[in-house]
Amino acid sequence: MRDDKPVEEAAGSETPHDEASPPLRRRKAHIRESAEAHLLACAEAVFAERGFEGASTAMIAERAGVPKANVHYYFPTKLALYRRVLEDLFEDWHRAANTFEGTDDPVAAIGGYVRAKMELSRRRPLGSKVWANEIIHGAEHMADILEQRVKPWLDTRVTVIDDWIARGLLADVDAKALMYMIWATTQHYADFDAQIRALGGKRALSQKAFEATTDEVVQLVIRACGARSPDEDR
Amino acid sequence: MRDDKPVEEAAGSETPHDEASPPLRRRKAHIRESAEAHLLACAEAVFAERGFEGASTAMIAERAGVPKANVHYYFPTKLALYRRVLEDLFEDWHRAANTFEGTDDPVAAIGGYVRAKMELSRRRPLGSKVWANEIIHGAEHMADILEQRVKPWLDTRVTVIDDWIARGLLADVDAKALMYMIWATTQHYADFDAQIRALGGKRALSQKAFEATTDEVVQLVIRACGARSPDEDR
DNA sequence: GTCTATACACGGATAGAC
DNA sequence: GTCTATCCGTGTATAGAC
Repeated sequence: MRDDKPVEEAAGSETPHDEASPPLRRRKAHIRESAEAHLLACAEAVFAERGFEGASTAMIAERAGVPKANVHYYFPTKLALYRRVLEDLFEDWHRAANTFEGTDDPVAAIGGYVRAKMELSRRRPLGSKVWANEIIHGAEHMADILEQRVKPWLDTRVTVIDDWIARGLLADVDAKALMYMIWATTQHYADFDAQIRALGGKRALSQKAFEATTDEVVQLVIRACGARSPDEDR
Repeated sequence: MRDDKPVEEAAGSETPHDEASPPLRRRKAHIRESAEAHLLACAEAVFAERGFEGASTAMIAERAGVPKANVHYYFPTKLALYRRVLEDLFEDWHRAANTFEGTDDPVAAIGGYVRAKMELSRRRPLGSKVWANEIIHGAEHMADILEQRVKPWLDTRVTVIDDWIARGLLADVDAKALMYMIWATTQHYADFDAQIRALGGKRALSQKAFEATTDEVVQLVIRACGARSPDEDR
């Protein structure tokens, strides 16, 4: 019933019994881990479709194929479950954010970041919706994540961008306005996919079409900030 | 208590009475009109803060300063009220959309449209949130608006943009990708204001700062599509 | 047109058997 | 760890007095 990670049992018994029993501690820990992961995935989908208030624990339980009480066994409250989904999402966001580091070429860095964000929108659109929904409604359940994790990261990116501008590698843009444009545009393809489908004549979901769109977005952003590679002549 | 439109009474009596009574029909019609407008404004705020499912008729009634039952007197169901809010929002969106027409200069047309959308984000951020929330959750309550009103408008804009590209006034961009970038970026300042405030150090709400941001966004978009005025030399 | 009181369903959370 | 049954608050919507 659970299509999660394969079981990693038979890892050697830790609690020596006379019975040839499997390692109980580990087995129990794995059950919890696997059940939590499964519930988190189902919760993400329901929160994306209906929002925090609109989602009910009954819906999440039904999608997970377990009774309602099991949800409360693994996560004490609906809010705790929601919070875990948000933390999970931040980790994924943070991995994509790291593609921004590691190069001093603004075209490569910004273009790569846009691609990573587009890929995230394609791979995990439900998560993007949960995130967007939370911010639209005030972000009270992720204020600490924004303040302690996202803000420091953004501040370093602003420094890097301002440096590129000072060295003539970028047009004189407002760094934050640029970052917001990248976020808004890339996440639009996940969050507003219902509108895109309604306006685009049903397509925009095929892999090929999405890759073409990604290229378009990269070009738009690169042109928007007037990026030029460091080794290019002026 | 109601801070809506001023009463337009004393418009001449229609039902001749011996009493010097005011025109009853008109007076009643005005009461309804005014009460509906007031409820719509309060509903927009609550829907923006909590989403459709999260909003309760009790909250809307409380904000409007009326008993819960009055809400159901003017709007039969919560969904009917929500639907009216969405229709109202579309009308406002449509007015801003019209700034795109009327000129053949892509810099003026696109720049003006971006300004109009930014102004809409500043003037009615709650409405933008309701709209975004609805689309994120599947847009089932506004599928007809998207299909019959937004899509035809977008299609004509795509034609105009493609024509500009053919005449060398714009870089070879995907017209829809450009429009989505404009929508996403401008609406970001309304929908994600909680995040912007969390990341920007409290500001970004003053009138001056918003105008500066608007100029930045206009410049970013104009550069993104490589717009050139028709009378400019190459 | 406005209000109080209420019907009735659903939601989150818990108790306690297995 | 899993399940059934249930408590209790809240939500939408309505009845009916004023």
